[in-house]
Amino acid sequence: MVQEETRKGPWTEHEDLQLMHVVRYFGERRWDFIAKVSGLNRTGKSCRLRWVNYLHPGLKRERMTPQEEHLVIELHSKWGNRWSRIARKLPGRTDNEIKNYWRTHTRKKAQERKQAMSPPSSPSSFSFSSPSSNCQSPLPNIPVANVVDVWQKVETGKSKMNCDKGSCVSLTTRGKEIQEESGTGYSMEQIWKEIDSKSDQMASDAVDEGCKENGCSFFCLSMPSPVWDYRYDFL
DNA sequence: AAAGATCCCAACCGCCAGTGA
DNA sequence: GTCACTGGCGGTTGGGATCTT
Repeated sequence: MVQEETRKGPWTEHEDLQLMHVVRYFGERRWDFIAKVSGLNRTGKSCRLRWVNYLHPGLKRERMTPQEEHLVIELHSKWGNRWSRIARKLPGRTDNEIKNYWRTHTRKKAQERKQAMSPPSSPSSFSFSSPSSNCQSPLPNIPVANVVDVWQKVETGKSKMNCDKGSCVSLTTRGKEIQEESGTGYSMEQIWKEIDSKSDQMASDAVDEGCKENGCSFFCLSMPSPVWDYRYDFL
């Protein structure tokens, strides 16, 4: 099979819509699979990054508040460059965003320190610009044949989906981290219990919503509930 | 108004850990 | 045990936007 060269660089609006549509059906997992199904000719990594840093509906678009800035500084002094860890404490902010913020922040600080050697300078101030684009409702414009083809491979075990409990790894490791971070003793048993109840509910919601909107039984019947979504809920 | 400097952010890269075969 | 694959993370960079001179 002749493979087109993988696309790189800035995402187009069309690509965004396509990715949003696919992620909506398949959940935020198996990025390699999502990349194939979507027909975007991007890597799974690239898709994940785009989703996590830009398309995720929970993202905040406005500039950082002074409270958030303060929290970043505080957590960084505690944890260092553990950006993803810091980001989890700031709902709606991504590790990339915080990383970028910190770079600017430290650079400014360094400059100020430099200036402080000579004439006195004013306290640090920050400026931000926020991207103007926003999430829009996805269009079902992915070639069905594409999806069916990949999905058949999945079903026949060539590329098995890992949606069962045992393989929701990030969820379990996240649980451990929560324990570490908060010291609340949130046991894995508790976490799984909540996941179970939550995922049951989400499964029925997803089926209802998906079928209503698209009149499609293929996705609705084939897909397990996106339990990993819950990960964001208990952050 | 234009040119240069600086800022900011999206996206890529390389590495590593977890998982399944 | 080990090997290949996948996803997550932190570091880095290219380039557009904004500011300054």
